[in-house]
Amino acid sequence: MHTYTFKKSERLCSTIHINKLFQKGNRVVTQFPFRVLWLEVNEPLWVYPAQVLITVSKRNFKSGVVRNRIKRQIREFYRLNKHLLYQVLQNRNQQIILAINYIGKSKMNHEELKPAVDKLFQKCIQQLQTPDKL
RNA sequence: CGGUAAAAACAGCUUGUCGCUUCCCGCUUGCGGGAUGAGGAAAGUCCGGGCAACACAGGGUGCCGUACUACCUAACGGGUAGGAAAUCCAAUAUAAUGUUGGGUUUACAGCUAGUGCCACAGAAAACAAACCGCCCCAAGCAAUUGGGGUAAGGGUGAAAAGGCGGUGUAAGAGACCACCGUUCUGUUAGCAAUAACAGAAGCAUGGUAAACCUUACGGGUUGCAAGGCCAAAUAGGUUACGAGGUGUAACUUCGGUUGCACAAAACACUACCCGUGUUUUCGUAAUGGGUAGGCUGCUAGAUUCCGUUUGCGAAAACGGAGCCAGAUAAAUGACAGGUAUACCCUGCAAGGGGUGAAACAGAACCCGGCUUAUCGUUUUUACACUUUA
RNA sequence: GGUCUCGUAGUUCAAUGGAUAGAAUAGAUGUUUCCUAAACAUUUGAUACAGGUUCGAUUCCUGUCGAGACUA
Repeated sequence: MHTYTFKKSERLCSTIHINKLFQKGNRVVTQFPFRVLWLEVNEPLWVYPAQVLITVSKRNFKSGVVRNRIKRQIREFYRLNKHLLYQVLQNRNQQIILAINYIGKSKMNHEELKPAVDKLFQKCIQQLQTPDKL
């Protein structure tokens, strides 16, 4: 049975890690309307093997209410699907930090987003299993 | 019945599954159980206050803000009531201005304290002046020319020196008169703004203070990223105590000692001047800044709801009941179903079927206002119109 | 979160409250050239939005909207 919790230790809050992610992170997975940037880190003491950051651009959505709603939707999808990612990471003994960026230009329903999310996680897991060529 | 305007209230409810924030309880210490969780504007940050730190001898000048009156309030540039003005509608009267009733709006102190500005046009844009005119006198056959009076009419302009009618006159003119307007004085009413009445002044008192300014009143500065605490390492820092700078003269054991005179700079009150206070350099002792992180400030309050009383009202007093967010890369959600309203289709109607929250929008120290955004629903008041009796 | 500043042609800047809102550059058209560039001539194009004060507003006042700066 998978756990569907989403605690604070699963969220990316450290300023140092965020700066590192956006300066050095070069592993990108794109599946419309999402774009995922991730970076491998060496933090073996973490309880969970990943920390996540969700962003929605202010340029595309001026209203703060709409931005918050999209972020909550994404967080819900991540919460329900993260066990797929955790299995792979725990098998390989890796820790990563990742940023999920919403690059769509308009609001979307739950049903419209669902196939995109499924594909996104498949792509992510594929890229995780292929070794870093750089 | 519908329409317009203003004001007020609401702006979903509910079931299940999985999550998030804070608090409480339990233990197997990261899980289980329970409670709790966003608005009328949380927004803009436009005003005002609480709270906090620093500063709190004083005087003058300056700066900023406000501006009919009374009241409400912790306070306000907010609100309530009243007055005045402007404008619209209706009725009514007139030569014209008006009067009465109702609606809406008003940054409504003072250009009669002083200074400035009023383009173009126009004779003249403010201690007056005269282009076309009007009238008188003189010259001339006449056209016209010269001198004087005048400001009614024309013309210019956004604005032309009270309005209209009469008397008067060579023509005219508040030169004089009636009515209206304006200003001043007095009486009465009113807490007051002001109003009514009476009298006086012929009125050179054009407009502009959202031009400088004057008058009256108010304003210490900075904002919770304020401020306080914790903690490993190390120096410029901070605090306390002690000595003290420059010039000159005398004495001298040439190390200094004594007398006299004088500061300068920086900082604070403070934007400037006066004034006041502190510091400057050295030694000793104590303490330990900032950065990154955590804790605190942090939510019980000019509090919410109900009732009674007082007041035209804003509001106040009293009594009862209640506790109601506290995040920090920032919780308050997602999915599935039901449903009042609303919307769409159909129907003469009753009804039937479908969609099924969809407006503006998300607390960040806390309150009182203002402003702006807003799908709709309900209530009240006012106005005009239509229909029926 | 808090404190401030600024909005004028496509762009960079002007304009004391006075009317056709100016200059450079960019764009368009023409002349010149075998063609282009340069040069010359002509022309298009703007006061962020909404109210108010004033005879008259880019300018003064108020409110919105947008952009930017500072602050740990």
